[in-house]
Amino acid sequence: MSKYEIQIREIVNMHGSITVLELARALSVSDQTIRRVVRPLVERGEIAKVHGALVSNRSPIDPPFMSRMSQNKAAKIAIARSLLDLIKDGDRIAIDTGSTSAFAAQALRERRYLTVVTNSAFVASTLSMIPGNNVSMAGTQLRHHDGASFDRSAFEIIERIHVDYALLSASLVDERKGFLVHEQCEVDMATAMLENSSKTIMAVDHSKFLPQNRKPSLKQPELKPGDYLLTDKPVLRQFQHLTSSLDVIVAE
Amino acid sequence: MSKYEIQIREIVNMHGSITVLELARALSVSDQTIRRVVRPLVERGEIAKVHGALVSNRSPIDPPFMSRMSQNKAAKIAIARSLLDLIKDGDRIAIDTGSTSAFAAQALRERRYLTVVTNSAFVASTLSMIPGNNVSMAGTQLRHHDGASFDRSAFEIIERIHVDYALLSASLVDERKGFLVHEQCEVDMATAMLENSSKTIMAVDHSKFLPQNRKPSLKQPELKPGDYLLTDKPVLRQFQHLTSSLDVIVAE
DNA sequence: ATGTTTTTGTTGATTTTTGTTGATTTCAGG
DNA sequence: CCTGAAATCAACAAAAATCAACAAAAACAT
Repeated sequence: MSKYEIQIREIVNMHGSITVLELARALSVSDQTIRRVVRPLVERGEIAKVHGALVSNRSPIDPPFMSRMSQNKAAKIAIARSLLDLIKDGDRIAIDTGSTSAFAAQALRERRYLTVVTNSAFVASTLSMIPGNNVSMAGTQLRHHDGASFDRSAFEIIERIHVDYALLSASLVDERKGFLVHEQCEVDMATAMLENSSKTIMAVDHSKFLPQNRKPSLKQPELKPGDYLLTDKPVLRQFQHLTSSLDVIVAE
Repeated sequence: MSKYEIQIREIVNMHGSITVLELARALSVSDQTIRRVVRPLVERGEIAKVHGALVSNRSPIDPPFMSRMSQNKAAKIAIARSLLDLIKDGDRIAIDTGSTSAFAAQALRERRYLTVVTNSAFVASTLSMIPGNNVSMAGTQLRHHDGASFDRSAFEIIERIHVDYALLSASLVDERKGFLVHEQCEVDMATAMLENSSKTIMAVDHSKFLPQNRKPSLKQPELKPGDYLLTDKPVLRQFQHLTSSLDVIVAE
């Protein structure tokens, strides 16, 4: 078994079909290496191969949430790990939805005796298994695209539990408008979490500072002075006015 | 046991796959040290190693919390797969907690347009990612040992949603007393699910028919004639009186 | 403080994997 | 059926990863 195997399976399943050369470029290795690694995979029937391309033999279920999980994975993992410097055993924390929060939840499994409240079923499920944690799932009906809830009961529960930290995220950081997301319900949830926490941690990887094709337009609530910004590269000049009152933590 | 062990396991599982050198840099020790620490981990099967990288051995079909307690994995997977013969696209189903249900949820990712209601955060999270599904998480506060909820709101939600099937499980099948579990809240939940479903599916692998060291004592609600019993080996003579009115399905 | 044990880093030999080259095969279109 | 372009394969040299052994450093008990 080669070290590229997992990645190859992932990429092939995600694309449905991809040429050997594209795959080679994606992993920055030669096409010959791809062929070599792929041969046993094909023999075991884990992926199929035709002249010219590799094709996935799996039903195309790729949940969109999972594909977002694998974008900028390294950056998100770095951010998640440096969150551990902030959150200590016994802390109380509210966590929002999103792939960054999903990685954060994974990292927080190292902590014990956390009080967690979240509207993400994934986060709730991940952290509820840890002995000593006290996890509350806010909300009932789950959105299919990320397994999060934004119904009335979700807000009621968030507003009932006061925590030390609110871990929030954003889809895009705009030079002028600040932290943006796509949907109003996400803003509402972020506002509720922010208002019921002592400090807020905004976690955004560096790709959120770059222009995107699908532009969000709704503004996240204003952060308080002394709140944290957690990112993986130094904040560029043109964004610094957004972060001047914040405690900026750069994970490497 | 080395002091790096926990960190290494964490990092490897989080990345899925990582080179020895990257890991060495992350912990700022030499590559040789990593190799040394990793060797026993690999021997114990806690992580896997290939030339060039360490890879997490957690397969995606493994419900995460079952890493140690998933006995009879093969049987549970077989049961989960044969559940697919019963549950069709568009069906409505209530699912209880437990390792069998966790595997069932994994299998049900193949189905679309399911209406799911469950008190298990893991099941909810797994199935909510599938496009077209409508998943409701019943309950707020989650038990740490299995990420399930048994609070009042959990019952309210179960009782509000009527479904085609209730998927239940048990800890032990007793020759005289029938299907048993450890806790009253589990019985209550099973009762609520059973009462709000057209048919009930009781899923128990063959090990549940054998004597156990930690004996449960609480009786699951009576199944209705025509309900299903899903198991992985033919029901022995002495248990057949329990299943005479049921539709027994044996997965192989 | 001293000696012992354990852990860690370094070196060089050995093994495995990777990239390159050129020959061979497959595919699409006339 | 033939032909040219692209894809694949085989083999060898280069690069990277691994291993074993020893010395240095750290942790430990006395």
